Amino acid sequence: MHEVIISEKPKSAEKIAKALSPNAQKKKYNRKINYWEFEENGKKTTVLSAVGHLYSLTSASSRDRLGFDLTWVPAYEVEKQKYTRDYINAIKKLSKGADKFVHACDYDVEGTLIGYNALKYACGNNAEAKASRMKFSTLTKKDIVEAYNTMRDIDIRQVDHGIARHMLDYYYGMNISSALMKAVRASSSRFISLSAGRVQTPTLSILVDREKEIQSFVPEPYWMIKAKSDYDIIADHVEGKIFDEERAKKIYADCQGADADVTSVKVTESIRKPPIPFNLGGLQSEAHTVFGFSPKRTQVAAQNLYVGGYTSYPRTSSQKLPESLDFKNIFAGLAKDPEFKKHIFDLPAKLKPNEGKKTDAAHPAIHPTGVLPSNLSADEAKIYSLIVYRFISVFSENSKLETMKVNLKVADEKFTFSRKRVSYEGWLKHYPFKKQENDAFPPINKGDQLKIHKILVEEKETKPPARYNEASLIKELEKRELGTKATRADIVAKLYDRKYIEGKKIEVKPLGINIIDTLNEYCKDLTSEELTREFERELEGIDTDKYTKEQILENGEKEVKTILAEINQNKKQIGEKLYGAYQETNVVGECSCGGKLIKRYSPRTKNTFVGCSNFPKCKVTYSLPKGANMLKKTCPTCGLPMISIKKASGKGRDHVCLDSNCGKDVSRRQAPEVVGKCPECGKDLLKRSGRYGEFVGCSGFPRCRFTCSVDELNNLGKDKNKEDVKENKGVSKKIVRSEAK
DNA sequence: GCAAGGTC
Repeated sequence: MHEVIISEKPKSAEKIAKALSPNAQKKKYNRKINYWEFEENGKKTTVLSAVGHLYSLTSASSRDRLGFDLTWVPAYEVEKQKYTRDYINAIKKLSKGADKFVHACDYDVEGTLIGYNALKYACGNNAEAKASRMKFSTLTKKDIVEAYNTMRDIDIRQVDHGIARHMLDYYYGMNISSALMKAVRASSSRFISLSAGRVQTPTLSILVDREKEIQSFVPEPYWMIKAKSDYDIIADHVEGKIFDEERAKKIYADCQGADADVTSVKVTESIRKPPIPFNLGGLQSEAHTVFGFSPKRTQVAAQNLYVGGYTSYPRTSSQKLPESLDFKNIFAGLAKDPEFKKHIFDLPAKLKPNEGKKTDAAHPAIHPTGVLPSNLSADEAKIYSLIVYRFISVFSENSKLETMKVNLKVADEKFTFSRKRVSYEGWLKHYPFKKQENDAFPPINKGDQLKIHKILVEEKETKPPARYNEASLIKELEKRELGTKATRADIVAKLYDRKYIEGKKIEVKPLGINIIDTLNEYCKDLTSEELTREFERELEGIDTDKYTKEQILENGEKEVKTILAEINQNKKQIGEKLYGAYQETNVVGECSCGGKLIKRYSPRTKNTFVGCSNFPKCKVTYSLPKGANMLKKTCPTCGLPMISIKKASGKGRDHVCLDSNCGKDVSRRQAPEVVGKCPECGKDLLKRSGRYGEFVGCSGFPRCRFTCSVDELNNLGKDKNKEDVKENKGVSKKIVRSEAK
């Protein structure tokens, strides 16, 4: 008897095996892939694992221009990451000849499909039809054993739900993205990478809405009145923003020369509970605040820490730390580090974490394992310390904050100010990432008189709503239930990649606005959250037998085809607008011919350069050295935009004119001086002027890449010096390339 | 090349 259990990821395979038998042995397939095996009462059990989805959808035939005829293929055939190949091979090989199959992936829609596909395509022989299903909500021994003893059939409706979700996303995403790109090609015969999808498009739409709010915002002037006194006191007038200028003037005039009466002094103490444990969103948000990390960057570091065994599974939404984690043991491990020990020493005897509300069926909140890491990258080290100190502080005492609130009266006008200071550190002592309030409390009492040194009137303007940053956007997506905890960071990164958005404080670029405008016109559902909601409703209908998978897919295909037909009918217009917006995104300045200077990429030379929108009429081009950034300021000599480039010394950056010949005698540029013959190809050698000074290059460039310095010219042909010249080539080549245009 | 969803 041979039983094969398939889990969703390697870590769960280990937990399942260990829960089911104390004799479970860790083994390796092909020296790479871990699996577990044990034998009891003549039955051999092999616990294998997938690594998430092992199979991906792809369009069945390349002739099927529209992607509706989809099949499952091994993920490594269509995705960049290839590690799924080894896992598929391991499952294929090790499940051969098994009598019994157990589906032990996470009990949710995606998990059910992951296991189903692994059984169907890697195990074969209808394993998916014969398999039993374990149902557990945590990977504790108790849950696993119970799930194993009460196995059931695979719920085929759940499988269909998953398949339909994947297919609908493909129908809408792939086909509409492709239609947009085809529209650009039809109108401009250019290729630009465009995309739309059930999650990314509503996400972009949220940003566009905010962008439009900001752009249409009309600032309103208001005045703030403040009174300056001793002890660095700056008290605000109680009316706050004063929109009536006359009123502001009157207060100002009335307060002139008057002193302040202290009408009340109140000191209160408030309790600040410790922070709550991190789930993925919480960690991403804190790492953004503390280190300025993008959510994606945090996720990569957290994943590495998890794979290394130093912290727990990162893709969790839980803010809870169940007691079964054995806190004492974790702290004992952490205490081996002397820095951590100082903080652990101080913990209360009874360990009770302050928890948040959110839960997760499969995983607890992110926490250290107690295994101390070594050789962490800088990012990993930062994220690790964040996780450890947060973990410690979650168990610590409350901290206390004292607030002093003082009311003043200056010639019948009321002013107020407050000061805050931490009166008891508590958990703050263990969490170095939070700034502690430390204001000095001025020694004043009710009834005192304070000298007013000056009344300040500040004229200000109301501000538009704040821009999202990556962390606040991810929070918004969480709130609206768009995407999943595992994919949100990727979705946002994608919007940057497509050049729809830019900046840490996210600005939507013209291309992003145009994509949303276009989609609003042709498939409004895609830009709103409505599509996600509609999918949810329909797919849940599969679970309850209200709909079949086929009905839903037929419906989806019809809808997408209608949208595609409309886009196709208007593709010239759509393409023109999109391409126009795309170009606008890359406008860096104005050309002397009146055209626009546009940053472009040449696939032939693999260089980025700046060219004129009136090309081919205007042939002006400027090369951009590798790593150059366009700056907002313009050159004081010629008015072209300036760029920032690496200093010739390699350290720091220089700000220079886009035109490397700016301010120089340009005649030589038009007719370079012939200074000899190329020792490598025999063509003329030309004296050229580059960003770092004069040099000699071959007229056969780019086929011949010979270069040397002007000084080296005299030694050419003399064999003994040849090596010197060669050694310098690497350096000079770079310069030549930047001059190639 | 285009999605979104798992995961190392």
